Amino acid sequence: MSSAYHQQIWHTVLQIPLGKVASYGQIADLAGLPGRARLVGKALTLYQGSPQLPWHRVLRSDGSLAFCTGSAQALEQRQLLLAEGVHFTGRKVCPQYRWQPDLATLLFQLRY
DNA sequence: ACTATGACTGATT
DNA sequence: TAATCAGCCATAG
Repeated sequence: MSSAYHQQIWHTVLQIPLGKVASYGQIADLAGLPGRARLVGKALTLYQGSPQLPWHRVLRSDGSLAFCTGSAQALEQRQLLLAEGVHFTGRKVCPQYRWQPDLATLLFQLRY
């Protein structure tokens, strides 16, 4: 297994509801790792290919995908999101689909 | 210990 | 809208 950081990130990404998206920085914050958005990307790289992890619901803070437009990864991510009903405006997802976690729910789900 | 490298961000220009 | 910059920090060599 990897470091505890990756476990935290994994767990947090799992909380993103279907049809919603979150940014790398947002995941980092919720995972208790403020300012470490890049670490989230790193963690997702390690777990890429894992069907249990909704990696496609994670994107940049401005709503754009982290991959080069036209790349296989970008196309796949876009397709997965469209399949969940997440719509795009150009290369960005519509802001209405951003995950806005309820604090109480989070505290309940993240308790140990 | 040092350098380079990211699936990043926010502010500035 | 787009480019630049400075922070960010775990990892790898």
